[in-house]
Amino acid sequence: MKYDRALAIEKATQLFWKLGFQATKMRDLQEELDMRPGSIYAAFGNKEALFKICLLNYAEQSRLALDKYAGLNSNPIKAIYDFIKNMAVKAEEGKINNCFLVKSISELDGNNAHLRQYAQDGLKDVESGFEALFLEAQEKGLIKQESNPARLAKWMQIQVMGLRSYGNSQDNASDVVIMLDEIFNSLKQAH
Amino acid sequence: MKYDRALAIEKATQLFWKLGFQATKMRDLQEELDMRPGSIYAAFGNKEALFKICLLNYAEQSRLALDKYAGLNSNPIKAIYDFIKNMAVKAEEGKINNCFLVKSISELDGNNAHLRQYAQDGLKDVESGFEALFLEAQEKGLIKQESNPARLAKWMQIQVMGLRSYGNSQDNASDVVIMLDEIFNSLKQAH
DNA sequence: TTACTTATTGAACAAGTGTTCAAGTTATTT
DNA sequence: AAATAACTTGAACACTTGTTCAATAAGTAA
Repeated sequence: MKYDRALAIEKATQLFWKLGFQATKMRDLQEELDMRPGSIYAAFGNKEALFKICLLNYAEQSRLALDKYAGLNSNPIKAIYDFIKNMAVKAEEGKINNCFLVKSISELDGNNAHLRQYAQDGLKDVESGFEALFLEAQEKGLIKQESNPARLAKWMQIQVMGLRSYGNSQDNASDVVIMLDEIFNSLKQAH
Repeated sequence: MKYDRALAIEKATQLFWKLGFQATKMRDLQEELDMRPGSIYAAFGNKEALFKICLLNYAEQSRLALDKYAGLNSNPIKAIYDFIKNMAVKAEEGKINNCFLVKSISELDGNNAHLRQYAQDGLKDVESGFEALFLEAQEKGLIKQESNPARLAKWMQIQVMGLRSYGNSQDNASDVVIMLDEIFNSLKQAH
């Protein structure tokens, strides 16, 4: 029976995400996807190509999710908050994990500039989404005119990366979730 | 001639830091340290033991640096700022890199809980240093009485991790350095 | 110098790695 | 049913990896 491509990508992503690109062995993938080496190579090319597919798919899903929350909320700041709360700073089995893109960039930093670029582009894409929403918020009078949407978007990325990185480093998820709210409070106060 | 242990650890750390634990091969280390496999194994045990030594050494150096800046500044907030500016959010060859401990935790997340713990402990140690300095700042009336030094220390770690992670993800070092100052400004304003 | 300890060398090894491909199986078309 | 195409299988291969160890060299003490 032919394999389920979407499911295979999903499972491969989970494994790459958890173990990293280099620590994930083809034999791990064979077991997880329940596919033999020949099938995997016929379907995806090779390990690096499969990883790239996972990276692009993850980035696309993230961007789609942001747009979803934007559509669900008339308040753009609330849209960003919901997106982050549900997609980014969220405990999985009591632990907050890093963004797959950020983790990949970190790992591939000194090794594979090629793969790294895809992850970088994905992050920039989400940042652009933030910027558009902050601009919309400004037009709606929700943040000050003197604030800079592009800069706020960068700041927001920094906050999310910080929270997730910290949550990943320590095992205290609840503190991090609280601090996310504090950060959003400071956003409303200062801008 | 006997090898220079401190220098070897320094060089190994740089390589591990740049490439990560798994991507750094023993043969890379042999070349970088200019030592043959037998010598490295006689001196450090094995790859994992050497990595652990690098991790602990890096953590110790970080903590010593924080104490150094604490001794140099009568203002504890300034001490933290100088430490971060000089040790953490600093462009190396135009690029801001991740903390060695944070990068290692991220990489070893799903693989090696044993090594991971050493990196985690090192981070907690720096956080404790921040907390002590924030407490001192509070006693000196530099931050509000209602502020919580322990929480501020966590927040500070989040900010540093966010800035470095973002600086590492994008290649724009100058923006990040500016945002560090903005973050310290917001600290003075709100607390 | 001689004897002894300590450190270095580099070829070799066993296990693990990503990947291939001829043979077999399942699906689709004629 | 027969022929063709599409997909799957798993043993095998070439290469890389961390690590070992007998032989050698360098340093130290008598």
